Amino acid sequence: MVVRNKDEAKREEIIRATVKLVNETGFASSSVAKIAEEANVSPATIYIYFKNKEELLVSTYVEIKQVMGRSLLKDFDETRPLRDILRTFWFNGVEFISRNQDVFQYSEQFSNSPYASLVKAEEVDRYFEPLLKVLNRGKEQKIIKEVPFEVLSAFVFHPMIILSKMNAHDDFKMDQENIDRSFTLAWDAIKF
Amino acid sequence: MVVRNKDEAKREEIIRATVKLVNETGFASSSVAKIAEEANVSPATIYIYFKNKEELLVSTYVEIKQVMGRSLLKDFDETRPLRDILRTFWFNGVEFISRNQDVFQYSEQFSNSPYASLVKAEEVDRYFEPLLKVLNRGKEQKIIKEVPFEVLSAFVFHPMIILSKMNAHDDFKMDQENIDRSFTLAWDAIKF
Amino acid sequence: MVVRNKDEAKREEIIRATVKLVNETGFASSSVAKIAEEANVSPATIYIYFKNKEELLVSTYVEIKQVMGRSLLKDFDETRPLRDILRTFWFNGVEFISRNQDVFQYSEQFSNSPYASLVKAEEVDRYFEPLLKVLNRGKEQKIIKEVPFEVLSAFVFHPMIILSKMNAHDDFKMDQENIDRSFTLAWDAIKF
Amino acid sequence: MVVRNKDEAKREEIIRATVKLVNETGFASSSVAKIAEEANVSPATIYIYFKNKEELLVSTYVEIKQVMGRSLLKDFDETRPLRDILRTFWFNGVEFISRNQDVFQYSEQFSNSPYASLVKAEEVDRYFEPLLKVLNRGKEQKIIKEVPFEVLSAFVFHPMIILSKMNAHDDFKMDQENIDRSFTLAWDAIKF
DNA sequence: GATGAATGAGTGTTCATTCAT
DNA sequence: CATGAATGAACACTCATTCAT
Repeated sequence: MVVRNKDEAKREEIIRATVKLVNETGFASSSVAKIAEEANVSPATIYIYFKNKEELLVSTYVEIKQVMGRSLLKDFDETRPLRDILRTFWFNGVEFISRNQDVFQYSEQFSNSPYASLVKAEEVDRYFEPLLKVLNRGKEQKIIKEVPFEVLSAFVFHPMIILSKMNAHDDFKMDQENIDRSFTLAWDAIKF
Repeated sequence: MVVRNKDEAKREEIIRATVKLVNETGFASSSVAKIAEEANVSPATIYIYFKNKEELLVSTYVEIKQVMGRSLLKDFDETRPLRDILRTFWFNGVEFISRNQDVFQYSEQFSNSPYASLVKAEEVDRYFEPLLKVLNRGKEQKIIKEVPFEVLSAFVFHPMIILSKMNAHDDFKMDQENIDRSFTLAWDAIKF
Repeated sequence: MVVRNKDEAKREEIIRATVKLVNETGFASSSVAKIAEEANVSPATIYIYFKNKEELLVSTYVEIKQVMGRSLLKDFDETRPLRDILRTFWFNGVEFISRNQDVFQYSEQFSNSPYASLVKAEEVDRYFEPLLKVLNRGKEQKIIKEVPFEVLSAFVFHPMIILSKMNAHDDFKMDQENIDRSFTLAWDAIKF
Repeated sequence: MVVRNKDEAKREEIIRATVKLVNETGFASSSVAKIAEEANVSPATIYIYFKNKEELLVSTYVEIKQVMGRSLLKDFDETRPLRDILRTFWFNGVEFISRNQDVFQYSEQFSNSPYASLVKAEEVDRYFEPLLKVLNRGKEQKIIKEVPFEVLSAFVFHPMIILSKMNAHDDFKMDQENIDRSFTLAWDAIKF
């Protein structure tokens, strides 16, 4: 195992503590002092790794999005049929969210908070660029409908996210069958 | 003895101030003192109309959802074809959100905050019950796919919401054409 | 039964509420609003009967001391032997305190608070004047020791009070035997 | 402000300020903010040294009782005659109270407040254990009356306290003669 | 690099009191 | 006479952040 240097380990520990605390007690009540305690460091130490609380929260969000991007594009293979690519993406998404509920919930809270405006959309979207490319190709090849990317995204990204969220909250069971069923709807929505 | 002691107008003013402040400066930084100032009352006055901050925020949310429910079901007519009913709903939604961005943004922030768990889902969902009924009828008549309500909702409610949100943030323009285009995707997703 | 006029009844109700609340929740947390609620009147009403909170608390104290004075001097008969007079007083005291713990506790809290200095000692002491007279006569007749009144009081009033207080707190059982025993000590202390 | 380690002196200063303020303006009006000002620290600093106001008040009380216990048992010598031991105790008590009126008044206010119930009796009583032992021996040796400890205490502790209190309030002068006289009454009360 | 003590400014909430009705 | 709405000031307490060590 690669031993990361001491500093990086501590930084990660602070981020882990941030996610845990926000996930458990919410955004508003996650003070720097409590995050520090959860991370077993002094509050002052946090200010060595992050300029201020805002930067801590933003960095945490960006790192989550990075990890999430990598996970959702696992097994990405642009040579396969578009439907298969999207289906893999859909399954990856459901799996990631159900396996990383804390991290995911943090990102949802964050992106609905005023902090969200501090992160430029591109900084986060670029992780999904490969997907964007194949979608565009699909449009050109008349495999999927000729509509703006945002519309496609509203039927391929967000329904998966909302269903996974329900799954995490036990409001709905995303078993194999329901994942498949729901992907069928997504594909029917966008296919030419 | 019909003397209205407490002033309904003042209560509404406090709620208006709450929405405005949350909309402008975010959830976390909307303190009771600031809300009071925006509403031109003393902080103590707020506690005459609401037991505590939590109740203020929850009441505000519930009232918004009420209004929203009424607006989205405007011109609801269960005798019309299902596609028309849903299309009207889709247009109503986009219009409501673009006309009531502040109120809508409040509800989004609220439902992603830990306060959300204080509101029972049914208390909010019941405003949409008529829609639920026609969806069930559509399933029985094989007009739309036989999938759980949650899945339908993920393709009929949420894409509209997310697209309207983008519209509100000027990330995407929901003009007449795009509303129509996107509804087509929604209908293609769920139709049998 | 004599019907007191409405006003006086309300005044008594406010005082009753004050005693109850202070007895149950302490001095500091007994706000005017809570007293008003307990008395089933509006906070504003209290200010009709009492100039301010201070006057309410002081009046309550003085009235308690009045009642207490009357109770402790019940069956007072200056023609009986001094020892019998004091013994009756002692028994009356124990009985009053055990029967009126709330009222008594109020008076103890009050007299150890800074409010106490608002009540002139004489205003309270005068209820015990008959006792003072017989004590003085006892000194002249060489039945009890020739020491200042305050010293006598420290051995005849206060031990009874402190033992009754322990009784009320269940720290000590003031049964018939212990009342008698302890009075014997008091008498031995002061007798010539 | 150059000392950075947790400062015992600062803790003591906060306690001193607490006693002074309570002594001067009473229990109820001694807010954390005022105590902080008197101690020349920020209100927030108090919460570094004490978990909350309650703990500050209780700690202050317990420390006072410690000091008081030590002072009252000064020159305690169990080999001397019981009467002498108690007489020394009596004199020590009067002296301590007259020299430490502020501290003593604090303890009286505290023990008549609802905070009192937060301190277990034993935690405070144990400082007086040696005295308790010699009193028990006195009972066995038929030097003093065979009555419960509480009764003895009501005639040996409390009259001294009440007389000292009067002395502090200038209601009564506890000069050498009066101390001696009053002790005689105490001894007459308990002696066999 | 890491710390814990320190703090001014803020938090949500309650206070005693007033006043129009 | 009696009220409930209204409030500025205060409450206990926590905050994000700094700083000497």
